[in-house]
Amino acid sequence: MPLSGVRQLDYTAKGRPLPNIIRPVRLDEIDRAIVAVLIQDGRIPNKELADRVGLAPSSCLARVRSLIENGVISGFHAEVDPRRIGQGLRAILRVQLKEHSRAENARFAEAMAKLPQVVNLWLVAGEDDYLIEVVAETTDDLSDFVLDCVTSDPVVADTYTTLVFSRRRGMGPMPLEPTSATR
Amino acid sequence: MPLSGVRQLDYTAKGRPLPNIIRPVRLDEIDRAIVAVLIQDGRIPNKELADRVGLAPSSCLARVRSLIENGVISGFHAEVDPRRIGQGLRAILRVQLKEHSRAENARFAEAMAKLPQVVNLWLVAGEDDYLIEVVAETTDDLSDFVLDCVTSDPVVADTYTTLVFSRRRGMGPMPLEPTSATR
DNA sequence: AGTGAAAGCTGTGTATA
DNA sequence: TATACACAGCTTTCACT
Repeated sequence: MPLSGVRQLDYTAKGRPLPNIIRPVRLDEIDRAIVAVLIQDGRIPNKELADRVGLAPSSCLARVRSLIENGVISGFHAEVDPRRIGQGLRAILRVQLKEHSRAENARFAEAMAKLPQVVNLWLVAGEDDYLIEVVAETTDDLSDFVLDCVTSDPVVADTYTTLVFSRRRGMGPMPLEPTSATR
Repeated sequence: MPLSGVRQLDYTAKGRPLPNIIRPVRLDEIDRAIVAVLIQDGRIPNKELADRVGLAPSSCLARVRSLIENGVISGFHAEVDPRRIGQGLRAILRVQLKEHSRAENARFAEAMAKLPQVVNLWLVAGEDDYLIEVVAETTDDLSDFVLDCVTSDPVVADTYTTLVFSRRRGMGPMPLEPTSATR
């Protein structure tokens, strides 16, 4: 039995049956408030979090743990400002592969995700196969990265580099209020 | 005087003078180890972090605080799995604006960053102006988001939506070893 | 800058409603 | 499930090196 308002669901808020791998959990108003706070400040002390959402510390802690166990919160991470560590350039690479087998995709994605310059990696629909967000110190370093780490991979057909002027975090993915259908 | 190995620098690791806004700080080996751990687990207890990097808890705490004060670590955030909150679709929008004044850019970026579906937002060079990473529950919701929240903005000239099949975090931005020139 | 010990506080588990 | 209470353990401070 769950320790909090988090509940496993078999159907989406819109009534569709779900693929059996990922099942959404039902979040009540307090769970959503907890998540919203932790997205912004992942290191807030449990006591203060409890005050903000109007719960006793022990109840709040039980909910946070439940959210983690249910996979709603998949982790906590420090955000590093790349400019402060001398990596003032950011870019998004579009990458097209020559071969689209599952094995080659997995190998390529794994190799990219291990590189210290790679911030995010998306496998996408459309004419490109991957989008890769990277940081670098200089344009020379960026060029070296693309040539040595990406283009040099035999599975890569083509790459296109887009320079990023600035980046912001959004609010999402923020849990939205469930639709009336589920209530 | 600094409490740790973190030092303000006036020049990059390659000897170039820096713009006066963002100055990299010098990180020693222990600082880099701390950052690497906190990128992966932002909620690790200070005692365990100290053990991992081979420092006493008090020294470790002083370094973490120094890294935060120097802006190397800009924040700690919970990562939410959108699939677990019923938002199983992810997409990247390319947005072109009609007008490129600083004021219109600021207004548009601010409005987008406040939306609960928006995960990341990049102002980029090239033919597109913005890339926006968003989550949604259904293709209808995604369509509604694009039409109601993006295209409806008078400054938006055109949008193009790319569906994301999967996404991974990379290791970066991980502080790299300084080049020999700075040692 | 780092260490170690002391003090205060937070996180955590149990009992209760 | 929420709360209250109690204990263990962590965070934090400070004097010293």
